[in-house]
Order: sequence, then structure tokens, then C-alpha cells
Amino acid sequence: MPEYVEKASDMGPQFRVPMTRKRRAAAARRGNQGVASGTVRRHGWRRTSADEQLLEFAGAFGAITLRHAAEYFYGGVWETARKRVQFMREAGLLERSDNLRWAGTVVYPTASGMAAAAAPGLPELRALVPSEERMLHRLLVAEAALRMRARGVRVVAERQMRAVERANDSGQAAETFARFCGVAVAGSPAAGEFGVSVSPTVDGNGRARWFGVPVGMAGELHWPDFTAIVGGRIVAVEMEITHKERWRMLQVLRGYKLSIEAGHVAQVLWEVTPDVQMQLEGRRGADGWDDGLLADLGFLESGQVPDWSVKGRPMVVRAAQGRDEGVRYALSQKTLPPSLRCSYRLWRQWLQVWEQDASALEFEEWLMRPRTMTQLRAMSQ
DNA sequence: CGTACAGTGTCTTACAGTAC
DNA sequence: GTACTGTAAGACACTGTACG
Repeated sequence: MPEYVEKASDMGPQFRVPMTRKRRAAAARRGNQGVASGTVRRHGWRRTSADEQLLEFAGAFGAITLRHAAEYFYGGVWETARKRVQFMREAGLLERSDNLRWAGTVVYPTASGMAAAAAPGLPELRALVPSEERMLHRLLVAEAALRMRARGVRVVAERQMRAVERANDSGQAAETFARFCGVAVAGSPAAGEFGVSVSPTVDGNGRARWFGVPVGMAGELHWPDFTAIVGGRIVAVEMEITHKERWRMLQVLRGYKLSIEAGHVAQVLWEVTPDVQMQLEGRRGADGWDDGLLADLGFLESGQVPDWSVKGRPMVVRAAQGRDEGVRYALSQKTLPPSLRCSYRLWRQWLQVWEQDASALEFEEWLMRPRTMTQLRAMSQ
């Protein structure tokens, strides 16, 4: 005797579909939503450690794309990523949005999902629906963090830093979290292992800051987009894709300079668009090299073309790049001159032509070369 | 009461196929 | 092209039973 399930339909009043194993499992997931979903049998799914890691990361960084999920959490297997995300959605742990075509599917945890990923030692975060305007920046940050994480580097999201620094103490909560993340706090195991010692920056009120970077006269805090803990030391990562006013940028750079001198931040890694790169590094002028802000502050030699092959500089600048195709597209649209901006679809066709061309140039440089557009127009006719 | 083991059902995964 | 569904194979967890 087969089981049936009643299903509403716009084709008629109701019709009955056989209760297959799939449908039973989906019904179980929907009937067992919440923090504990997937922890025991009969919930219609069992959560895996990859699922929990995804929830934790997406919660800390705000959102990731389904492509990121596949690449960094499910061994590059698209089908598995899609299925796991669907399970977590039915279980009420994850939400998805496909409002931004270029981003594909973007996923972020619900309040239950955040709670499910909570682990001892990690700061508690509230669920947040990511805003669409800031999505490119958010996904670029997440992607850079995922790449580092894949190399075994511990990363701390801005939200996590803010959460621990919000504590109403003189910095103990942040210090505890820094130790937990492997920062070489004096006397910690990491300090012994790596033979280094990291101390906090002291802000205007005499309070130790382990993650926030004090800037300006009033002593506000600047937050890196994320922090990587490399060999016990703190590397601040800044994903700058919008040109900041000079005074604002200087303020941030001066803040970092003090933190670096305090033995707090070991290095600042700037991943930037060409306009920001010029602001930081300077540019070729009529008679030699015109200094940028980094030379003004003594992070680069004055009047010289920056040489990034020198290792161990406290400030490093490199071009922001997306690996995810959609992220790459959105970034491309930001850096290309208006006349070369186009739809996602057309952009992908151009990218294919570039790949076949096996040009030594980067895609954007290739596109800006005068004869490329003529060539592309000729092909589309 | 504890252990070993077979039987059974549950869950994951990859592949093939379908809908829009 | 993207998202979803169905299926088969295998891994795994749970249950019941036999046995000491």
C-alpha cells in the first residue's frame, strides 16, 4: 500500500503524488527546522563538518556564492554543494538569494544557521541579510579569505573583530580570542612555537586593541576587511575597490603605521583596483616617478618605481582579483572604462575569445587595447 | 550485562535526465 | 545555462538476536 502526500496545485484543487523517499526526507527536514536540525537521524539529513564550516564562514563573512561553496567546502563538486545548500535551506539554516545575476546564487545563514555554527571560542554574531550594493566588496573579501583559509591560514572576519572588541573590558576578551586564533600573544603557545611576540596597539583611552586599528585624533577604530594569522603574526587585509579621499586614506595609513611600530600588525596587504593602486604607489610622471601615499609615509622609497619582489615589506599592494567568474565580471565592470562595460553574457563571450587568443596580456589590458574592440565587433557580425 | 554480527533503513554522492 | 529531480551504489548507524 503506497503512501501519498496531498499537494496543492494551480492545475486543479489538489492532486496526490506518491510519497517517495526523497519527499519523505524533504518533509522531515521541513518539519525539523532549527538549530538542532541534522544532528540526529530522522531529520531527513545529517549535517557534515563541511556544512558546519560553510555556515560558520558565511556567517562571519556575511555571504558566499554557491560557486564558492562548491570550490572551498565541497571539494569542487557543484552537485554536492547545490544539494547540501538545499538541505540546509529546507532545514531553516540557510537562505539564498539570486537577485544579482552576475553573482549567481548567494547564500547566507539564518539565525538558526548562525546558532548551529556557533562554537566555543568564537564570538557570537547575529544573522544579517547582506545588502546588494555592497555585495561585490563582500564577495571579494570572502573569496580572498577563502583562498588564504585553503592554504591553512586562520582568518578573522571584520564582524568577528568588532564583536570581540565591543566587550566592556580593557581588551581581555579580544586578547583571549587572539590567543584562540593563534596570535603569538606573549606567553602563548604560538609565541613559543614561532619565536615572535605580538603586542596590541594602545588606543587614546589606554585600552589595548588586538584587532581594531586606532586612527585619528578622537581615537576611532578602523577595521581591516579581515585579518589573517600567519606564523603567529597579524596580517591585515584591505580590499579597496573604491577610491577614498586622500585625507581619509592617510588617516588609515597613519593608523596602520602606529600599529606596525607597536609590534601589533605585522603586515597590511592591500588588494586594490587600479585607481587605488595609483593613489598608494604613485605614478609615472613627466620627470620620473611621482610618489604615492606609501612613499609619503616611508613605506616605499621616494621617487622610485615600487619593487614588490622585495619580501617582508610591512605594506604590500597588489591588484584585486576575483577567481569566481561572476565576481570577476563585477570587478571588471568597475575597473573598465564605461565604453567597455557590457552585460555578463557578452563579457563571458569576450573572455572566451581572450582565452583562445592566448594573449600575454591580462584580460582587461587586452580589452582596452585599441584593436581588440574592432576584432570583437567583426566577430559578432 | 556486554559484545559480535547480520539485517535493515538512512544518508551521501555522482551521474543522468528534465524544466524553464 | 541554471536549477532541480530521479536513481543507483556505497557508507554508515541503528536494531535485534545470539552468545558468553
